Amino acid sequence: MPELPEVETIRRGLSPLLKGREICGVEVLEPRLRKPLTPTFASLLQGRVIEQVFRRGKCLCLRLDQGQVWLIHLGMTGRLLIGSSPNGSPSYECVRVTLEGGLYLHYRDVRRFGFMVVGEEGELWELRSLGVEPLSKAFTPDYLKAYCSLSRRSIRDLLLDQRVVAGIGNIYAHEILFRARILPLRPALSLEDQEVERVVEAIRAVLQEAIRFRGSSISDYLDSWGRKGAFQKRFCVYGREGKPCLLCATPISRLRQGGRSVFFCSTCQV
DNA sequence: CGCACCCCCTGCCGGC
DNA sequence: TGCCGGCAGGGGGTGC
Repeated sequence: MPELPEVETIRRGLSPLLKGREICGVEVLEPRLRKPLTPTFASLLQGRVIEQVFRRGKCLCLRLDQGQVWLIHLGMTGRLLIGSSPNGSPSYECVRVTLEGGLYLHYRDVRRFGFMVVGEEGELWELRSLGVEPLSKAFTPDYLKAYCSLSRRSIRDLLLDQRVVAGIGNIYAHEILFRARILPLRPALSLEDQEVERVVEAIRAVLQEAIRFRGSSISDYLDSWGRKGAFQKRFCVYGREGKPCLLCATPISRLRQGGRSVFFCSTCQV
């Protein structure tokens, strides 16, 4: 579920609350996540102080004293909820963390596609394998052109590849390509320089706007206080099959590719 | 290398 | 009303 804007929204909410706080207790209620929690998981966090909350792609990262990072990936249905009482735990709770000052952090995940790992920042494969941050200066048209020029895959699949650009998922890939006026199934190789430049501009603009609207809530996503995002109200193509294009009124098309839906306007996107 | 397909897991929704 | 298939924002693996 959560893509970069949702994880960034969660990060911004949790950061002031978690920074400087000690982890007093960790209870594993359901270790069967996508990567099963190891028997030592709780002891690695116990007694640590959270020094910083940062994000890489869709990964939320808590930097701990003694140099390690607690990496949390929310998968499709993961939520990190803040509470002030050990009761009132959410359903499907997998991990409950007690923090200094009577604060609780609940990880709940219905489908259990999320995972958590603890390790040295420089050694975590989940971080090392990620491509550039799309909102950083390092993400330039030349960077994306280099990948496009040697890839026969569709531009949509390229944008979904976390090794190229970190943080884009199926919703934002579609909104980005609509803004850039490029058909999602165009081979990346076929994009002109000017089109790649439009894609880079659209990535920045769509992700920034989605962060401003606190992410997209379709069915599952909520922030750490249980609040919905609002960007779903601004979708131009995602989930809008048959509805009129907001620019030209052509019904939005939907195809399936590789088991996933592809949405686009056959008039506005070329 | 790219892709079609399968898996992980649960809930929900629409059709019959 | 009830069951069944399809579908869902995540990633990874296999075999062609």
